[in-house]
Amino acid sequence: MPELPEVETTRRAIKPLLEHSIVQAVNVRQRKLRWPVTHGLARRIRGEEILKVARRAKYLLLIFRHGTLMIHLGMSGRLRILPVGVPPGKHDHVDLVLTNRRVLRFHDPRRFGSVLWVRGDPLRSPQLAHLGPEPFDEAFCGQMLFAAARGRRAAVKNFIMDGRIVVGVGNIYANEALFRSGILPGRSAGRVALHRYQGLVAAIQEVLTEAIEAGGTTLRDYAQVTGEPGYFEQALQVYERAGEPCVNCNSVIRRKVIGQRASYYCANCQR
DNA sequence: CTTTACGCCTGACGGC
DNA sequence: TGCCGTCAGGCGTAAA
Repeated sequence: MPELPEVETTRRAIKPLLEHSIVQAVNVRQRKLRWPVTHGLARRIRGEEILKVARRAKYLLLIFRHGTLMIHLGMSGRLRILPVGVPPGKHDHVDLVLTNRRVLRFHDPRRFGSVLWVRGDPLRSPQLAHLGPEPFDEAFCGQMLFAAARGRRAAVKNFIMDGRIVVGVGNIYANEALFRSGILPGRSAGRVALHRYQGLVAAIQEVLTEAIEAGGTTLRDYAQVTGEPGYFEQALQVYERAGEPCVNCNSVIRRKVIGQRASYYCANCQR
């Protein structure tokens, strides 16, 4: 499941092969993604150089002179770099053929992802304009989270997964960071003390850093650009570990649905 | 304004 | 063996 570490791992892998290469052709086999693949995409980017491969939140940004291709991996998206001529398989929806004889192939069984062309500044697109800070931005700190949480009754777990508060924290890493910082996921955001938000920020940054270093977490669909899985799954302390013992205190890890999402926690270590 | 529910989509899995 | 219901979940939208 691609969250920020998986998207960042993908960005780092494709960057050296994509930056400064020229798009030779675009093949769209399935237009129906999260948003329809831009009609006339080939016309817009054929012959154009990919100037930069960036990331904002969970969107990969292939920046061209006149606009940006915003790729989102959704729930089951994968990107691979292949030599020209490898026949497409099931769910291989979009290819960008590059003049360096490489193909960037977008594969996404569940089609929650997107390949979206935006003209001009992507940060002003509806997808990115209203997002909160990156988790590694200095603007993201305990003070800021605490201030944003004033008057909020929603669960702290939903609060940190809200992209307007901070981006890139999906279900897996929200559970892990709350465990590491000893906060119950169902606690109201407005009822978490400042010093505990400072600990939570540190825990989010730690868990994301470690996951990026491990190449992400492979649970169901995700794989790195090389096809290799991510190795962070072994480091998960609570996610999908209901019924197993807590790594700290041996209490049984519990599972509870909070805000329609599975949440995992230790009722002894987290308060 | 905040909060909640829902839909998009396929594959895996359990029950019968 | 096969069919069917349920679940997984990012995230935008609509409704409360």
